[in-house]
Amino acid sequence: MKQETEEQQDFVKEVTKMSDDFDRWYTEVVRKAELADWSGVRGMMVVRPYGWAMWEAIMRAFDDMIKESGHENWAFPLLIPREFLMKEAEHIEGFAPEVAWVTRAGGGMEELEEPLAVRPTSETIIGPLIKRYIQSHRDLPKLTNQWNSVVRWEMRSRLFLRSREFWWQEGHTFHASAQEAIDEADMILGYYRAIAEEWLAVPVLAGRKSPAETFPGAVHTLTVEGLMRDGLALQMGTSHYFGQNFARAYDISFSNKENERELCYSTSWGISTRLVGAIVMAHGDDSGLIVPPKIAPVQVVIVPIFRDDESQQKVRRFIDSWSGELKGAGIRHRVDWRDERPGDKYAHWELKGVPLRLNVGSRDADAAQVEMVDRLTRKKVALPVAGLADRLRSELDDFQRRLYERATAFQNENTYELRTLDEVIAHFRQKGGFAWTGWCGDTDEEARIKTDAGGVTIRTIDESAKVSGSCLVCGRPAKFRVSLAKAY
RNA sequence: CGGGGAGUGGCGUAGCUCGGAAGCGCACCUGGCUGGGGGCCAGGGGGUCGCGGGUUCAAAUCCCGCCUCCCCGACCA
Repeated sequence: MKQETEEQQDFVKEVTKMSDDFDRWYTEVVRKAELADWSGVRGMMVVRPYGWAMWEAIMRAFDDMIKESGHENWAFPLLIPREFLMKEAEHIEGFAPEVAWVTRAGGGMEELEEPLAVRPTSETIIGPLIKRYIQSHRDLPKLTNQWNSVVRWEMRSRLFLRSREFWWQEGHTFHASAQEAIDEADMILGYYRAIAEEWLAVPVLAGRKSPAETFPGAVHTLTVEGLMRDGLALQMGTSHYFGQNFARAYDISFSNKENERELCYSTSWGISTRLVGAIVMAHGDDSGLIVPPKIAPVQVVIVPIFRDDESQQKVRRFIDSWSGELKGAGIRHRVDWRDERPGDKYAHWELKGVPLRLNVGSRDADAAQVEMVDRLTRKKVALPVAGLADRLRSELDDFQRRLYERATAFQNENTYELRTLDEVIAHFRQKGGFAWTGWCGDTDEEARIKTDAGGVTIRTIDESAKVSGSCLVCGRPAKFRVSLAKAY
């Protein structure tokens, strides 16, 4: 079988090249691969079935993880009374600019005596409600989660990455001790890392946020950050430890074993439909999407090739003879019987990032084989139909691994060690990626980085690292080893 | 929210300066030839020109207001 050359691989012609204009490429891929659209209501998106199916795969994976460790799903109200929202001072200060309010309701559009906030996140409604269910240390920990959407009145939107409504999970947990809550936040961060690396095939930096990037109301925020193919970092999940901040604001307390009243320690954590955008930006190429098999709505697409009714029947019978085996093996596959040319179908499914394609024609039926093409290399390989399901299973596992290795290589190639602010400025003027450096821990120095280096921020503090060297801004001994990047 | 640009069949656009019967490409429908990387021929359907108001005998075109989208900034999962 003929080997494809680099030039011949430029098959999908309807997408702007990534290298020409990444933002444009991203928007075109999201829309043409039928992931999502704008809705006509400013900043509000329509997630289409192909995009939602990816989110569903993420939901299933994460839901299994948290159920396994004893979390339960709840449904809390969409609207939050003003009075509740206002109780945690730092929290409301952080969120006030982006909260949407319901001030009128009913047939006569009567003004409400108490405006209701559309939840931007649910700490302030879950707090006052959950306290009813917490009396004693025996009621703890209370491990809640909800799958919902929230509204944040963003000024500038991008499909999946920043829209005024987005879908996510928000976990909220309440504990009898600080250590237990801290451990919870750590454990969830581990889950997020697993979702990113094992499911989305995106390697991440995991660490703590600097004070400037900490969630409003949190004691500390943990994050996983991935690198997109344009060199910008993307926050892919955050897990917050609140200490007793929210418990104090909402009087969420319990009687301990000594029958003393004590405030709970709490956490919250979330991942969102933004992760679908991460898949696009971390793996995509000039032909469109490349979807990791574990997330892919369609893992294997079968393109039948025929010229008349007779050959169509022949190919159909051939495919029918083994496609049931794929179903039995749990391989998500689809046969594309649309009345289109094979070339159209190839381009269509490449744009949609389906990992494996089987071209099946009359010749293949005669030889009891299929032609397999993978989305990463586009190499064509003939596979016998005997044992096909097992072979595809292992090909998909292999694809998942190769995709992760490719992303890891990209991250490694784009990770640097820098010592001074001048180096940082010079570096980010030319390139993107992650830059490791030392930081003294002062917020003034952190602000200097952002202003002087054009939006470069501290993405993570590596708490496990041995710290040496000096602060990139002031030159005093560094207290933290931090990663810097420009981020979405 | 500031600065810039744009809204014309599903998508991309011409026409607007200088008012006078809405055109093109793709997509779609029908038929035929085709079919292993986007093929060809013939015929056909579809548009309140973003919305509202104004000027005019006459508005896609000129004027006013609004809405939406795109690009650049400050804020963000």
